Amino acid sequence: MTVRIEEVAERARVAVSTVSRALRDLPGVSTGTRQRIKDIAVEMGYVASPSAARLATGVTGTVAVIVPDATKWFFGQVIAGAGAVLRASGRDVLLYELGDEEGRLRFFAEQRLRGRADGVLVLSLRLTEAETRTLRDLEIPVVVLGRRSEYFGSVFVDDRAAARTAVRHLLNLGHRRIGLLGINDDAEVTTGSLAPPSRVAGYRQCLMGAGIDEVDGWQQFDTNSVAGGAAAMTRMLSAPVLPTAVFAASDEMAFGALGVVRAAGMSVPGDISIVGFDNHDLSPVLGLTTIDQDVQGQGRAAAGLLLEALNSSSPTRPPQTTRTVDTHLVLRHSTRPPRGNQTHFTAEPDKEEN
Amino acid sequence: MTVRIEEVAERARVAVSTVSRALRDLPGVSTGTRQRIKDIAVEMGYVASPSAARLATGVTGTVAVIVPDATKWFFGQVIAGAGAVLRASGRDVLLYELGDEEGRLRFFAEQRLRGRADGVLVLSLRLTEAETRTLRDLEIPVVVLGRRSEYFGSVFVDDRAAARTAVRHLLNLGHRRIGLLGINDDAEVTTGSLAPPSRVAGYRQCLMGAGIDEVDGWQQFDTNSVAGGAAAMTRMLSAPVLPTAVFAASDEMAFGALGVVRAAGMSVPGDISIVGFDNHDLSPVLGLTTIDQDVQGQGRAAAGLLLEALNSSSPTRPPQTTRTVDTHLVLRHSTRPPRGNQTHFTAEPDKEEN
DNA sequence: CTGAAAGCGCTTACAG
DNA sequence: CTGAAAGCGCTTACAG
Repeated sequence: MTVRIEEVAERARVAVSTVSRALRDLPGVSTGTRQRIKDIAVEMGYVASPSAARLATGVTGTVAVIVPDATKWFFGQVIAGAGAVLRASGRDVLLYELGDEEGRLRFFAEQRLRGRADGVLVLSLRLTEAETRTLRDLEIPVVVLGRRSEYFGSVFVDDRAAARTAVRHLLNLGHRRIGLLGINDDAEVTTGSLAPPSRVAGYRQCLMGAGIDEVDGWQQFDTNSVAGGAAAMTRMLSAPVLPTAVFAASDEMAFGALGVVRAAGMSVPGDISIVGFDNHDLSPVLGLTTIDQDVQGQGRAAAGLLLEALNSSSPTRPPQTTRTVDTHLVLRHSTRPPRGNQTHFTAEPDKEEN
Repeated sequence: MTVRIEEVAERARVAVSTVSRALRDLPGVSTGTRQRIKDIAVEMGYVASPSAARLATGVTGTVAVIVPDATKWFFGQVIAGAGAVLRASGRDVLLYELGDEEGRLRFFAEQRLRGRADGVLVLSLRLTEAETRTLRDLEIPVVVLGRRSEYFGSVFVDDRAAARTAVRHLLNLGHRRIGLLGINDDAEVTTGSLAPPSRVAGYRQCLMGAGIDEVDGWQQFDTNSVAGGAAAMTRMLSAPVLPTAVFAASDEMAFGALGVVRAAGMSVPGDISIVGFDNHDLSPVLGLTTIDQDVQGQGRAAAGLLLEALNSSSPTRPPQTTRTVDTHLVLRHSTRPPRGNQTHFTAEPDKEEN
């Protein structure tokens, strides 16, 4: 069996309370005794029982990370970013992958977090009223990533502004027929992934600002995935008139769109320009022009916010702080002025060609 | 504060032991009493304290998953696959991301797992002697994914046979000048990612079987990443004679190679055929011919093995079972017979063209 | 600086 | 079927 604090105490000829204090570097132990106890502890291979310590103190040293689906690039990045910060603080991370709608319901119904974590990081979930209440009732700090929250701390990106930047880039290249590959809320709400309607709003706002009317067939929505992007782009290709450029609400959708356009015998950016959103690891390989949104940085920021709340003396009221992460356009080779239109160019129009 | 079992007992006018038994569906409680207690418990919102239960029983209901880096596609898949199975069994998953070499050392040094998990899943780590001992000393079931283990349960793929399949595909197309993009062990040992030398062995074995001599510049090793694949391919492109086909030990390396070949003005598969290994989510988009190795399935299998050990009555001796997952070649558009060589073809040589 | 003892909230023999 | 009590292994006032 494993060695208990009592055995260490016996061997060191002190009380267990002294061992406890010595090992945790609490004041009130003479330097000599402390060192002797430490030596004996490592010699005996003593490690305090987490369960017992938790029961006695009420703190778990654990942070729960709730994520819809660990296979998505976005969540992997966040988990890594947040995990690094959490680990550095000596905390454990408990990973809850919600999976499907049923898993999500069960998770919130059974109050799985109760007594298992000191804080919660919620990734890209659009929380229902009931879910929000469940989390609040935990009375531990909660930080939400991906959207502003009125109840919890939150870390997010200005999706609308970023989308405007992407679309304005297309406008500046001379495009007037610009399609949208949006994330389908209805489909995603099941897995709980957060669909940023703000990106759609940014797109619309930007077009409106340029005096361009929206065209129905040019706005296609689907799941946030390669397959979803491919499906949406396929539909768009059967519109009465084709757009000359497309803004995809995620890089994965953009990847799917790229594949479909090429499969249709057209070229990107020759026939259709595509700009994505994420700056996925593979975007450089595919030459995708996109919006970078430092996802790992978002994860780190969220974890930082949570640690602040955890370390602050305020017992249960977490500081509902908000933190914004910057975005920027990354130019690669999937965008170019539309055929026969160089209105906005004074120099070589084709310098972006690849 | 949160409600304790004692309060439920008072309210139900029974002893706490009865509440405990009733709520956990243990025998020895009359149906009426049990139901009454359950009703009262939900009404009061009672949830047993995990810390107290763990201390009393010694079981944590938690499985630790050790992973080098959560941002890698491979690990995301495994986490999801294993997580689904673990969750279905009602267990929590504690995620330990090792990060760099230092993190890895610290993790094993501080015995982080002691008392925190009932079982461990180790993903793609080449464990040192000392690490193996640390894990064994935990005296809980351990399952290793990615390589056969003599101490623990393990789930893996026949890398050598799979590599042979990939290379034979190239040979069958008529290629004789076949390069290798291998994973660099030295670089990866730091993050602990497992480099499968068996894939290299399969490549060599297959060439040898075909009576083809190895050419030095055609075997390039680098980190298992897009960047690594790009770097390795770049070096290969400066060999005295170019290969007509390349086997990449991972899809991510293949992606990097694809980018480099195209950036050099050559075409895939026109000038160089490429076959990868993984069947990454994005491989269909890039049209990469590759070896599928059902990574989620591997994760599920590993979790299954662990659960068997956890549920088996054998107290500490885990069944050191082994489970193999099948692989198969997935044909897409990155491979084709070499220019001017249709030796092995009787029908249309270019049917694979895209 | 050090120790004895209560307490954290469960579970599990043991009696009845 | 039900209850009283010991025990899980720590931490933390409280005395000294």
